[in-house]
Amino acid sequence: MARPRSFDRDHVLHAAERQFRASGYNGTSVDDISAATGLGRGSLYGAFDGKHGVLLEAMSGYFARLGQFAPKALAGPDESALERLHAYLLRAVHGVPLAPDLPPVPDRAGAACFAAKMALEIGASDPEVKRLASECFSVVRVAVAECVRVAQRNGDIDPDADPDDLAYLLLTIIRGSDVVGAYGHSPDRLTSIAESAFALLPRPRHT
Amino acid sequence: MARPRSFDRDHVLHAAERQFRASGYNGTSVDDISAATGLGRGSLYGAFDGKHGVLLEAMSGYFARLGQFAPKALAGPDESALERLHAYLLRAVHGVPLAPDLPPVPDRAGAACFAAKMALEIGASDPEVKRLASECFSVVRVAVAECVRVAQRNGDIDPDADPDDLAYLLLTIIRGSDVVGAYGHSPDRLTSIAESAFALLPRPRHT
DNA sequence: TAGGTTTCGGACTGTTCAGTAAATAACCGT
DNA sequence: ACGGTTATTTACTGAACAGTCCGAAACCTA
Repeated sequence: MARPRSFDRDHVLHAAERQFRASGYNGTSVDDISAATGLGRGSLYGAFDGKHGVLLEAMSGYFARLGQFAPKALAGPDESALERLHAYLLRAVHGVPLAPDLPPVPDRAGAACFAAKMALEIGASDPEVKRLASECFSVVRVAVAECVRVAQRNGDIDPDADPDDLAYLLLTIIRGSDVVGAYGHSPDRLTSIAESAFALLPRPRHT
Repeated sequence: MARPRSFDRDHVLHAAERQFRASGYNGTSVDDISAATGLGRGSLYGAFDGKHGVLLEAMSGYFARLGQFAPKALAGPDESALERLHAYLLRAVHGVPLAPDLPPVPDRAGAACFAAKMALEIGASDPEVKRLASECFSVVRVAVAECVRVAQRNGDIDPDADPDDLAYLLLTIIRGSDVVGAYGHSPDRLTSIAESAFALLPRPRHT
């Protein structure tokens, strides 16, 4: 019996995410969000409880997307586990996939992990952001570790290697490529980094 | 024949760097800098041309420190090149050394690469910051690559490996540890990541 | 079509911001 | 000790900020 909202919640959150990515948290004003989303200030406060609420919900949405994408991309038959790891690594160093209904960002910097970027900027003083970022990292790390275990089971990775250690290392490389790749290095260089990392994975010693 | 300044320029820049690290660029006001450094607003504008000038000079100072430290830590006799690489990697994942005359930051997050942090926050819209960050990365990368070459010459690293590729990969790991390590992971985990990376370095195949 | 409910959008408020300007203080050569 | 020069401090300005509020509009049920 009441007026329904006239905007799509996810669409608004995606637009806000784009804005936060482009200008950082403290660098975007509520007016910027308003302009990017098309919503008035009142609507923003009513639906998301202000700037900080928009950020938290945008990050939650990002986490949800990541939690869907990473395990799916890494799951599959044992035989192709190593190949999936290879493909995931190559894709990840070139940036996280953004929301499908918005135009993709042109440069690598804009495709950096949203959670990492927000955590680095305000995580020190914002426990909720910090926690959300940790969860984003965990979901990737766990999925990678599981894929490593499968590859080990299939004899493609040295069974003596600790899959969790490897997953931490790979996650670190992926996050590092957000920083290194964003400023001054070409996509080819990122590909090269990913290939180097993949080539160094410990293979089983064929006796 | 004029009044000399009553503050130490480097000391002020270090204090400002600490503040920028803690709150980000857009998150620190000129009053924050003023409080952190003890200087009044007028002095800040007279000596550094305002907030942005303070940032640029602080980053330049950081770059200078890094440009001194990294090559020195990685230079030495051929026999111990691999060991130096090992030590540098272990140290780097635990954070960059801060200025010696200021108390060290307690947590890993505060010890993240200053250039990387600023570049991620405002580099997209600030070419000077972007360039300074690139230079910070380059100076480390070049020093690491040189050390890899020396280790290859000494027969400790596979001579077929591309030293520049390896240096890019190691730099990416170091930068990634700024992000991964800062939020939710223990120093032991960082050590473990560094050890894993070091263990995976391509050794010469002993025929 | 009328009433009740919720959303929408812009105007408004008090605060904080970066940057400026002017008055004051410190120094040094003479 | 004095005058010229520079550093320092403080008060000020206009703009931008986050957040609130209220009139108007849109919708559903009846």
